[in-house]
Amino acid sequence: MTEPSARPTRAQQRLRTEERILVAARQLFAELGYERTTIRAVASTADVDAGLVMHYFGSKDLLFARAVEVPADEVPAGTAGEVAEALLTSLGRRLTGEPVASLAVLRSMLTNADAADRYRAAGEPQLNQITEAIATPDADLRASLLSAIIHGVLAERYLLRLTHLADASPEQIIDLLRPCFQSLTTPAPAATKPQGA
Amino acid sequence: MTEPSARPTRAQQRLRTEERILVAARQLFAELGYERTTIRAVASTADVDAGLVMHYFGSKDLLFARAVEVPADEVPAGTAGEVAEALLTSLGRRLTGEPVASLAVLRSMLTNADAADRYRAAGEPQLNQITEAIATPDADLRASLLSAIIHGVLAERYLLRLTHLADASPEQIIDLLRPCFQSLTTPAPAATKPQGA
DNA sequence: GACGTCATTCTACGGTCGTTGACCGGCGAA
DNA sequence: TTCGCCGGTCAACGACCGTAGAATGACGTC
Repeated sequence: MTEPSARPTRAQQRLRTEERILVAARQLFAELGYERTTIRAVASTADVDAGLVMHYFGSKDLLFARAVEVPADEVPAGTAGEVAEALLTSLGRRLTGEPVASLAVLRSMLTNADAADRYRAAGEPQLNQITEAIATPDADLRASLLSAIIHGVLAERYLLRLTHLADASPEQIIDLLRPCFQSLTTPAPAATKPQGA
Repeated sequence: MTEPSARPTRAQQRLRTEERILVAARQLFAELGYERTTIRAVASTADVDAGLVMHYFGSKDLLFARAVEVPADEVPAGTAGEVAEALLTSLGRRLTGEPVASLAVLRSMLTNADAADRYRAAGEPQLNQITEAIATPDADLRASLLSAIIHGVLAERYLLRLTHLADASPEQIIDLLRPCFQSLTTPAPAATKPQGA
């Protein structure tokens, strides 16, 4: 019957400290990217010694790996139109409050191979599901374009903070993007004359 | 009448060396980003001493500034539809062979404040022109979304090299993107019921 | 032919980083 | 009470970085 608010056990204390370090790491990786984030700065933010970070996580790479673990957003399968709407809903959620761990990956993926791999790995299952929903030869490309659009918007809103994108409401953005997503998930439509290949 | 192929004068030699350094710097900045590119590596790639790079360019920041100077792509004004097509043409050109200097900025903008500013500055005049062409209250946001899409695609194609995007032909990509650009540049259309606000 | 200029190299300094290993002190089991 | 485990700190090492400044040697000018 250990009281929850009493002095924590040693194991609890360790977990608590680990979590503090992870929170600090996530924040700094998201703000500065992998390279410019130093273990010393993470330790200082978490109010511990740098050696302790090493002791618990082994290396900067492993710390990054632990810090950016995040459950992938499920995109349920369905018709093309349903997939488009599901993607928009998912995007709306991410535009409301993108998890800082994802931002850390997004910020670091252009300069850190590990972050790039994570980015790929995180997007792959969703890409496959989108690809299945759009049953055309160029489905892969369409899915990749959707991914590029989503991440381009997130990067400019949260990382670059381009004012028009950072200030806009999620609804406004997804409303403007809806026709894009619909055209990209709709196999055969026609804007102008398509060419066979 | 100095023969072009004869031994170069001292001034010519200097310019030639500077250019070699700039080429090496552009390549490394584009490949590794600002942080991971070292002056020593640039010097080594250009077959000179690191001190010479400092002597000519003053600092790593100034070297970066000189290396990524690139003339902005003009986007002529016109009707919304014309702007959309002009943007697609511009994108097609960049999908055929994006200049390495732009890639250096793109790669570094998430981790380097200077690169981020350059990115903003390079996009601003085009954003303004697009905004003018789309005369709606949300024109800023539409222009920003177009920018986000373009750069998202370029980043995934050239920097992350996501296979489907890296292998696709420019024509294929811009054909798929055309409806997107048209819907974003067309003020009032309707995909689903819009809501007043 | 002498001399100053300048492209270029060499050496080194100060700082920071990731990482290591010794060390300390309190908690919990025996 | 004793003692070992373990959360946590401290000091230091080796590598690498940006940068500075002296040294060198060839070129162009007088």
